Amino acid sequence: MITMNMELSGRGKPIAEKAHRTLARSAMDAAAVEIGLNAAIVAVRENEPVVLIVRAEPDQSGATDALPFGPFSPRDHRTLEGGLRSWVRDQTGLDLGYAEQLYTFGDRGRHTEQNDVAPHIVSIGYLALTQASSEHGLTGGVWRPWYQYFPWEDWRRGRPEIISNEIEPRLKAWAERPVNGSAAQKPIARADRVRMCFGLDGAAWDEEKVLDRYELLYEAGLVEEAKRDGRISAEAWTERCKLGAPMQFDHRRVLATAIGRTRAKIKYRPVVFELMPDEFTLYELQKAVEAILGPHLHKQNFRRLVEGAGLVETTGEMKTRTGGRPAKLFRFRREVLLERPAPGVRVSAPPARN
Amino acid sequence: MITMNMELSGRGKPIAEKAHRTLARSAMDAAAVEIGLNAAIVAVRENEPVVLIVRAEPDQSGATDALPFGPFSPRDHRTLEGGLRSWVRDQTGLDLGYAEQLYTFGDRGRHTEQNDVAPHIVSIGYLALTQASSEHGLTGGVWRPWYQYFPWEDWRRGRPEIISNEIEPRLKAWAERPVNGSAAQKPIARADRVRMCFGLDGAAWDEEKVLDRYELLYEAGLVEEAKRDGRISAEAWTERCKLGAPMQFDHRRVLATAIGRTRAKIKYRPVVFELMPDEFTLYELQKAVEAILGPHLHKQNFRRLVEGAGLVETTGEMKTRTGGRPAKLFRFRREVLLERPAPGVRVSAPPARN
DNA sequence: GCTTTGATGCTCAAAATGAGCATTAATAAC
DNA sequence: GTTATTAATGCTCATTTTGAGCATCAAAGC
Repeated sequence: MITMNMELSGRGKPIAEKAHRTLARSAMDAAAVEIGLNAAIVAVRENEPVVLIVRAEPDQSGATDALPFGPFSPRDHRTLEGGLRSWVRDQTGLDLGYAEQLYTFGDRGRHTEQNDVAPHIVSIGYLALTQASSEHGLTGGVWRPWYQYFPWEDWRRGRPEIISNEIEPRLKAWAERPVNGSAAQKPIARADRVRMCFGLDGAAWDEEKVLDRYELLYEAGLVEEAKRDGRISAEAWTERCKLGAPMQFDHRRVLATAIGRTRAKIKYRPVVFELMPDEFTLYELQKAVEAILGPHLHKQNFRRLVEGAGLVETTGEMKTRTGGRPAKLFRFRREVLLERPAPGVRVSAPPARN
Repeated sequence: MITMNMELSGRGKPIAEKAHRTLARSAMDAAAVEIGLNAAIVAVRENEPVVLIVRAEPDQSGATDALPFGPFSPRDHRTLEGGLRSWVRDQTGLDLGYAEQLYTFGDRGRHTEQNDVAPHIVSIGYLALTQASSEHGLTGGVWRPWYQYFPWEDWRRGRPEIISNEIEPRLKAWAERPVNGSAAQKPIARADRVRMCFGLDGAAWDEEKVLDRYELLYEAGLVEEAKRDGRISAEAWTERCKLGAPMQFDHRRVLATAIGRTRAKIKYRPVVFELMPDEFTLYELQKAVEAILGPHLHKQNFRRLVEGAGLVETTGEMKTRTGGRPAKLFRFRREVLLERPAPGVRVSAPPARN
């Protein structure tokens, strides 16, 4: 039997039918590809964005943290998301509510295994948002602050020092270093990428570029996964600092994607409410948004925006132990989904603290 | 050897390590999964958004149109996108420029094959944007207007009649029909979904919901792929109209995703320019945007927006055969990418024609 | 030369934003 | 109990950013 690869690698201008038949052929020929599903399950606990982590045996680099994950088996599950939910339930006892697909990663060599015998793993990342209170049946996994893996993303107390102290000098050094291969082959110069990603030299910080930043650090050999994957030699590594906690496989990459997507989506869809308890004060809502996005918002304007958009309605109750005047309690107005096409918590630019 | 499925389907609270080992095990156990890559390659020709189609043998329903596609073979390609580019080159002779991943579809039964012998195919959809002029080496495939597959998405000449004439009555009938199974099990009532998706009864039309609309029609059994996949009986089908041209496999779903993503992205990233020739007039640019988004924009405001955002610069040349006064020629200002984080062609609400 | 068809320049009112000021109502400190 | 402190809320105001038009300008066609 001709293997798929041999048949298709010929340059002889194969036409669609050929791919057609190949795709439809029996499973015996299947290339060594497995599909891994992983979920970044996000919640907010005490104003801290957290992600559900399962512990596994240390990999070669010693990392033990992983996202809930498992292979996709089409025999057991009709859909990818169904398989994911089942895996998550098994590993953590959690029943997922809101979930969306993030991205499918397939790069060779970014899944720890690099030999030819191991199957190639294509990993499909998902983002799930849940209330932290739903710890009812949490049987496996622990909540970890997501900024533990991405300290440079935590702007809640101003610009993280790790950027100026560690990241900026190392990345600039990397950008200066001559690229092996052609001189100016890169579509965008390294220095420009560094500048735009991390908002250096006057460029603006874009809180959504979480993945771009992680990938840049990986490429520059500044995160442990790069060493593990053999992107950088061991001796070159030892002199480096530790930039955030590493994770197994490509899970930190999935988490980076999840954070970026959450930050983007929170602005144009009412997804914050997936993270909030049923009743909350407007300031609690604001704090949750800030925990995710970073910068501090103008309290009065945030209130005007949220109430004005019809995203919430008061419950009639008050919360009294606020530290000051009692606050009205609100709940999410689900009807809003049937009114506007896409309401979200659009936020203004980061002003000074309020 | 225990098969992956058996090992994992037990409810005995498996922990992460188990999945771990399973994922890392040799390829022999691999579930019958193949990865199909497909690309919606989009261009704009004479103010008409077009997509590159390859013809294949008719499937059971007689559909011959497909997107360029092929299996992903990790042995030949280090990355998914690399595999895709290679496939596209083979099938069409085209070298892809801008490309982004759209979504990974894995539903059983939406890929024509439904028997148990056939491998399960997980298809990863990509969106590519290109200039139509790059037909240099087009060796396979033809450009087809994308609205041919989605006539209800074409609002350039006002609200498409097909919505009132065909879609609205049929979907409303479907929404009325009792759902087999529990009465009100759906998270959102069918009637509400219909209303929000197609902007009926006063709801606003959201041009980005292309996939939602297609999926709704599929679910309601109103597109041919639903019949082919056995979602609806043949006799129930014969009385129906033809809503857009069908495609093979799940390619129309991929294309729907592509259109939705293009429409969304054009608003916050300067991706229109991937579709434009190097030099163009502002009105040509506007026409391209309108061809994609549908509604007509206010010409003066569009100009103010695009120029004000620094997205373009004049070339100094003029285009004279415009039908009226000669128009300045512009080109995309690439530097803008190094200035703002995310400039796009934000457009206003659909006003009356200009 | 006159008309038609767009391309451009500018103006204006309405709506959305960004920042503050002022008041109110609990809790904490005397 | 009084008073200071801490938030929650209600409103105001100056800017910007939109949404819509009016007016002019410059080729091509009669």
